[in-house]
Amino acid sequence: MGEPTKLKVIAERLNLSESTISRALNDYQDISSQTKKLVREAARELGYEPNMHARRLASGKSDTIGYVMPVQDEQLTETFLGELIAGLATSLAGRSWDLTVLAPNNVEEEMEIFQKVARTRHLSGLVISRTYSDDPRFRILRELDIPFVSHGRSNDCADTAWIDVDNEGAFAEMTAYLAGLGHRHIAHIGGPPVYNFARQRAEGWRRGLTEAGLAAAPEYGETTELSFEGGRGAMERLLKLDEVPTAVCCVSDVVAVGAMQAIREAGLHPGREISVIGYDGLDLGAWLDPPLTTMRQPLQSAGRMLADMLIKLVEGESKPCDSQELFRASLVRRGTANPPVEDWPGGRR
Amino acid sequence: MGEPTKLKVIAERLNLSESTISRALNDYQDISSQTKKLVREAARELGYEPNMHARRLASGKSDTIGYVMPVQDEQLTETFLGELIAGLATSLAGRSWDLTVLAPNNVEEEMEIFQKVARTRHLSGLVISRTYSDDPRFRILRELDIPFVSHGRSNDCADTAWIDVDNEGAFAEMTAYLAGLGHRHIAHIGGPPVYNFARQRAEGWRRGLTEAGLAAAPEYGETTELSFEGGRGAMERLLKLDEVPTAVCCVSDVVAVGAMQAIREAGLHPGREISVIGYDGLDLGAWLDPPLTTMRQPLQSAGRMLADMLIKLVEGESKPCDSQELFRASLVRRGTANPPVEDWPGGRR
DNA sequence: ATGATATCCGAAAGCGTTTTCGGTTGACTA
DNA sequence: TAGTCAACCGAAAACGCTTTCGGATATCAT
Repeated sequence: MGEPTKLKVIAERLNLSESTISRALNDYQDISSQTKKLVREAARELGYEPNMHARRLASGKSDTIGYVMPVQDEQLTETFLGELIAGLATSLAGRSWDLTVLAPNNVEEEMEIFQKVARTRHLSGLVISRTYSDDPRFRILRELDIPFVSHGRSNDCADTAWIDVDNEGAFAEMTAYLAGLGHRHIAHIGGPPVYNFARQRAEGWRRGLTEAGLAAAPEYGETTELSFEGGRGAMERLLKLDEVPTAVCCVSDVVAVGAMQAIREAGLHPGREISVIGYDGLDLGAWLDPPLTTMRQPLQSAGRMLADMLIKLVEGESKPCDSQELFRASLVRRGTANPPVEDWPGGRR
Repeated sequence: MGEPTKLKVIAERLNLSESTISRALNDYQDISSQTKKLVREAARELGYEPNMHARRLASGKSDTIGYVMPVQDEQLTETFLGELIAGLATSLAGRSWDLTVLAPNNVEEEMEIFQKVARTRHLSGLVISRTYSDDPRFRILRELDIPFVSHGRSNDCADTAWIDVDNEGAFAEMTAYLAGLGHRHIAHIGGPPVYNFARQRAEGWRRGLTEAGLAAAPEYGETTELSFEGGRGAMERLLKLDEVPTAVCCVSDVVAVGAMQAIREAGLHPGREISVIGYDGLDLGAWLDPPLTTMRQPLQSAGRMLADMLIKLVEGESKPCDSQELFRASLVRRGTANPPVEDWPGGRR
């Protein structure tokens, strides 16, 4: 192996100057195509790899973006994290950019990271996820003039770059689907409204009800944390209502699985007396008995798209407000959404 | 914001030289504690942050490690990825090291990465995971003299650094537990033996049988891919045997869930006629009905430990062969492992 | 032949640190 | 009082690349 070859040795071998080599490899206009070819060949033969640190110091660019993991929300076991990170990394690698992962344990650490990035510019841009309805990060990153893309919107994202799913549309569709099956008592188990997606999904449910000509009874709008236990607890409350709903839209698959459990514990059957629809399209839903009907959002490509957007932003090829992409989720029909059954013991009148 | 403050401005403000500032901040011995204090204060006031690229160029160190994601194995949805990466990142951040994520899509890309790291040394070390029984990466990384730690062992890891779970011990324990419950026909649904952990777990099952005085019937040793469908298919085969097993040790929770499904589809009940034990300790196992008995390995700390080990290796504070850590998995008793029932329709004689 | 214009390349000044080496100071010993 | 030795700091050379600027050569029209 020995020492890594640097520009100098290529220059000496070809009797050219270092600067010529550098510009040849970087495809400058003022180098003849002939010498470019020569240089490139020599570089390949000698196994030349530029020294990243020297290059970044000299150019002032870092060609690196940071992904801020949602550590604080204790959702590290989410299956989408792996896919997202892999998507980011591969897309970046294609342009020989790097991905570094940041894992702030609390808001203070996150702010320190932002400050540091603003000062040193050792990261050209950031990707953030798990956005809140009122998310101060949008303002701060804008003020610090740090290029960023968010995975999810917020109230304050009109002028920033983001990709997101049409949560409201998805839940409106989900609700319409249930109404189309004949349900007239459709509840919703939502997530903490600090999360923007949770608010949007609740809103979609309301819109779906309205469009179906149904009233949105406030006691049908449950809110809970994003967990199995949360879903179970919320469903238990719904089961105590005078008029038990015949269908439930859940903010996530995990919450839906909890709801299914509560339904079973009440001696009922998910998908028979009470229909359940989840959201996320997790594989695990298909493994249940009955398998969970849900809505799937495109995740595999999200990482790539976030990376592409951010690079364009950093390079100045596009403006934040032009980098906004809304995906649609699609219904995955499995076994837990069926027409309502007429009469069931302990059920409605 | 303006320009980031560099050593020069601190030097001018304190009437000291840049080199003194640098050494003061890096806690060199030949700087008086008095000036050190002065310098540190000034640095704080001016909001000084060292320029990473300059520092790395000058020092020749990169203070960055790379995590090679197991993209090729198409297990990106594994829930452990998020935890592992977060663990790595936080542990590194504590020492102001960086984590960059590599996502090679095939073996060639992985080799290119290794070559590049060997040449440029822009990463001080690597963490690899999903190790194979015969894993060429161990040899190559050793030859290229790249410090690395693996998450999981291989045949060729005697002189390298790794952390792993005692897979064999876990499955021996699991089998002993089932034998202790009275089971005498204990099968195993294993993973592809290219994975070292799969081989170890199968071996543990065999050892457990032997230690319990039971014979390891070859037709009880199923092998399949690490998926729900794989588990279901393997269990279907086991159900066709003349002597259907009364208990099954599964290589993973996901496979176990598949097996449970097959059992149900045969009109039987997991945990009654046929006991099932999984491995991984995934939350989803607890959400099933009945909840899946399983074994849990410590994952939250794995990331931290991998990072700590690798840093010590890079800094030369320890040797690879002294950096080997074996964890124990612990049984999580839930609902699918019970004493065998005496007679069941269509079951054993 | 003269100048004007392109085309291609070299010289050199950075980029912001680290780190070696030597020099200055003062205290302490003989 | 001279010599010795710490203790502390500055000068300067790296680290390997980028990028500006100007200079050389060749080409062309005048």
